[in-house]
Amino acid sequence: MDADSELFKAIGDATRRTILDELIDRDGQTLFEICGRLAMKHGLASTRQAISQHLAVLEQAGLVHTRRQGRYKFHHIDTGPLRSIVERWPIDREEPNP
Amino acid sequence: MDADSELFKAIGDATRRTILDELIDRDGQTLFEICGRLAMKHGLASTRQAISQHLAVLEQAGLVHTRRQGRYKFHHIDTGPLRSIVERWPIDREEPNP
DNA sequence: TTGACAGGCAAGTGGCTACTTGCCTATAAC
DNA sequence: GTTATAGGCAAGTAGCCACTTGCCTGTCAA
Repeated sequence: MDADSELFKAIGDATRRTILDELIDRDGQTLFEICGRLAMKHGLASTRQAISQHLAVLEQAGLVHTRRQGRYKFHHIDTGPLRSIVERWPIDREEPNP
Repeated sequence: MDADSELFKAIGDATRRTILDELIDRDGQTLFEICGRLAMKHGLASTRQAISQHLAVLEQAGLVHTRRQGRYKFHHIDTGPLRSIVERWPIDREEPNP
């Protein structure tokens, strides 16, 4: 599977997008932290395994990097891969007040 | 279905992404033109109906606008909706040669 | 009017994927 | 060592979605 497909598949799911939002808000969370915050702030009652699989997809796409430390695994967001989107289809600059 | 889901679903399919590429290359094509060019340049042997449905999804997401003229329907790309992606998850600027 | 051309509508099908369930490994506290 | 915590692996299931098939509508040229 090519990198493009991985990327677009990753951001194609609403739960994964919310996970990215969470990591933007607070980078370097563990799986359990993410589960808790998704449930609290977003009303998402997903199981731990579901979130874990989502994180694996995000990592596969390069949007999330992980760092192990003891029994904890911290997740860090990397928005770099998103650059390929705007490079592929350049965004028409709006001219607000010319 | 909210606008976000429409957008990400639209760009989540490889054929639809190729259609956007085609419209970047040559804007304002008809359905038959797009079918032909997808087959020629990209080796995609999709039926007309399949492409038509893809265009409907792209239009629903606001990525494509259509303009009728007689029995022709021209398709125009609009990359504006993509802006919401980089606004939602700001892209870390790489510092090439500081 | 008749035929060809451009496009639309709708039902059916197969494959992919998100989610669950159950069990397992590893680290740390007691 | 024992227990709790953080996370992983793998099989099964259900729902969604891309694609096909068949037929229909509207436009233009002869």
